Amino acid sequence: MTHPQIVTEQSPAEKSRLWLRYLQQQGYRITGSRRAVVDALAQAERSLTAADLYEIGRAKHKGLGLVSVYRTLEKLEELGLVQRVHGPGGCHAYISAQDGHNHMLVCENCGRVEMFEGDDLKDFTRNLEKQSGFRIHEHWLQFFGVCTECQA
Amino acid sequence: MTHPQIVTEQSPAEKSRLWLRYLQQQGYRITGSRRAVVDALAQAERSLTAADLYEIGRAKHKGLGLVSVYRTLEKLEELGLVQRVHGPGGCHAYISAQDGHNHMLVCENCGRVEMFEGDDLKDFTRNLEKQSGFRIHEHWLQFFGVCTECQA
DNA sequence: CATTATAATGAAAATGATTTTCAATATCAT
DNA sequence: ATGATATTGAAAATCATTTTCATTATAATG
Ligand SMILES: [Mn+2]
Ligand SMILES: [Mn+2]
Ligand SMILES: [Zn+2]
Ligand SMILES: [Zn+2]
Repeated sequence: MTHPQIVTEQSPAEKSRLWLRYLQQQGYRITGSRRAVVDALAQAERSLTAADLYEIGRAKHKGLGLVSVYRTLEKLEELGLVQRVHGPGGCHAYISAQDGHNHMLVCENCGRVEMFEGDDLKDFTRNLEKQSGFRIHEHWLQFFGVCTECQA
Repeated sequence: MTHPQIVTEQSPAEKSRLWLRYLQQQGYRITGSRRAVVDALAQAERSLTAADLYEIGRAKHKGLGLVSVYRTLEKLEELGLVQRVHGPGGCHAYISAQDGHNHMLVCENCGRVEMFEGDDLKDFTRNLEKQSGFRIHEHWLQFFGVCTECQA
């Protein structure tokens, strides 16, 4: 448990392209509204709410409706491309998901998110199962603090 | 990181009494509505939403209003007597809080919560701070699974 | 115990976020 | 280009939570 590894990202452009292709492969159509929401999420380094995305997306796609933001988020979440960020300050923001299991370090001030892995909770989980009788399926490990930019 | 310790609770009756006294000490009055909500929370071994508490509380205090449930939850949370339970299934349920820092093991099926401590994330946190540049204030470690009763 | 100041109450209205409905439009396979 | 239909945004509906407000209950005081 002493070796966190911060996960690095693809470029936003790459990410947008892959997501849109994936949406299409799943039988969804590529539209201006979806492109606007996908682009905003792919470029974001901080978590965004539906309202945030509405505002940002409107810059690219003039007529974007808030409804489409919700509908796009729903699909992206289903496909595992974005995930909700839960925290003491709220649970309604989304960020691009990583492949596989990993965890978040969240800035309490600006919402910036770093993903990391490298926790090693196998033994701890096994012991907790033994002590509690629970069958454990999943865990969350999250850290909250203030990012470098917000410290300045 | 291999020694979780499940935290044991006071009796529900004891808990109710202490909470009500504490409310009074803080200048709040003890009323039927508050007693109903406090009793329900103190007896619960699973997390409860405002709607749950409204239903349960109504059994004790016929005229209980949903508004008072919300108002009581607000105060209990302020005083650190209850805390919100966040999980993949939702973030609007409350459970009695423990003194000091600890973590939750949540049943995905019935909402039962066990508290534990004994994680040791000091080194991990320090390393994560070094790698990320964040100043870390807080962490969440939660496990989700199925409790013994729900396995049967 | 009776009086009293006021904290707390519940009903109803207001709010705010999300979802549903629906007629019009855009996408994409042909 | 055409046509089937998935997607759209506006408006309405829904749902949880909060606010308002006139009434009631609490607890301190005499
Ligand atoms: Mn992990
Ligand atoms: Mn801890
Ligand atoms: Zn920040
Ligand atoms: Zn259970």
